[in-house]
Amino acid sequence: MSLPAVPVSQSPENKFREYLSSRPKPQRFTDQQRVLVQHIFAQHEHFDADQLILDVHGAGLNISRATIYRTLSKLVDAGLLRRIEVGTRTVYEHDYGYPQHEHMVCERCGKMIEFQSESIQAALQQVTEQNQFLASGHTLVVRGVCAECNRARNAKRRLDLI
Amino acid sequence: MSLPAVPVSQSPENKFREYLSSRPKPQRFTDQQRVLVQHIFAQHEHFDADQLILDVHGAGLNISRATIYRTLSKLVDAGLLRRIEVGTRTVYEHDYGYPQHEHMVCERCGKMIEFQSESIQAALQQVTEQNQFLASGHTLVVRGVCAECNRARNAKRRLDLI
DNA sequence: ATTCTTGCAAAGCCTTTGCAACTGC
DNA sequence: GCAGTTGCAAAGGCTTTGCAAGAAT
Repeated sequence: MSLPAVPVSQSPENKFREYLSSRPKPQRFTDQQRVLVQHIFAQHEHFDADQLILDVHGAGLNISRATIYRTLSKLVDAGLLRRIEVGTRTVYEHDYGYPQHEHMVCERCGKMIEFQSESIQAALQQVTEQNQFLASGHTLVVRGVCAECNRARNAKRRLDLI
Repeated sequence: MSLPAVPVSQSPENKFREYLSSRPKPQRFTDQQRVLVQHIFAQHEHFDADQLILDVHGAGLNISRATIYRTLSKLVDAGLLRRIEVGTRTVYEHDYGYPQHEHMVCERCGKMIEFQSESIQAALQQVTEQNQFLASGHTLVVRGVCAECNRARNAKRRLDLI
């Protein structure tokens, strides 16, 4: 990820633990969940369920698809992950210890570029207020082609002309 | 829909016809497609594939799911419809003759409120330029609770206290 | 002990597709 | 008549779920 992290007082694992135990019906913290939290917060940028499954299986661990889906949902509820829809793909990103931001997605290479914009925040603030709309969050995804892919395309075009 | 329409010189049907016949491999304009275009541009706000199917079947017409999905894709390619992902739902909205805008979605009643914002446009313009990102479009969905649902909630809360 | 979680396989949901019959051009 | 379209039913992705066995508190 590319934005500066926000300082947080607890490890993701502890934050998750706390969330689980503070539920009306306390939930349990299992080995599988620990492994998943470690994998997710050690390495990943944006990832989807399948990538996480591959990653975990690649590391020799065996955690079932079902458990991964179930744990991802809990992590979202716990505020540790954010789920975003990018085109038709569902990807996850760190929420805990990471500031609110927007996305640009390259349609060629799939890269996601994050950015923050005060004026967008302000504009949203103003519009929701005006409409007495109680906002709980938003998703902004800009589609297009990133600088590198653009250069590559232009280079290729030049070659094609020879 | 709530924003003023933009004046257009052709009917959606004609614009679609034109699109179809101008393809490298010219495509055909069929009865089913005509019916769908009429239904879509006569009445709908935001709708998903299933709602359109129900609507069309409700009107006594019989058009298969497959054809509806295929036609929706063509309409998107033709620039008549825009496809947007709202949470996990895929909905369509008029693109032709309708200005660029953003969305607020009420998580209680499902209502979509549209709005335009110059400062958001400007901010996006600036950020993409800065990153040499060639933007082709964007999706901005604000989640939350609309004014009415909020009022309803507050009213209920007051009642609960009695 | 009790209650929640896991893994499996099955089911769900939405969307796409292969194919034979059909139809616009 | 040729090439593209339709409808059907089947297949595809991805995600969720019922259930019996296993684990956390």
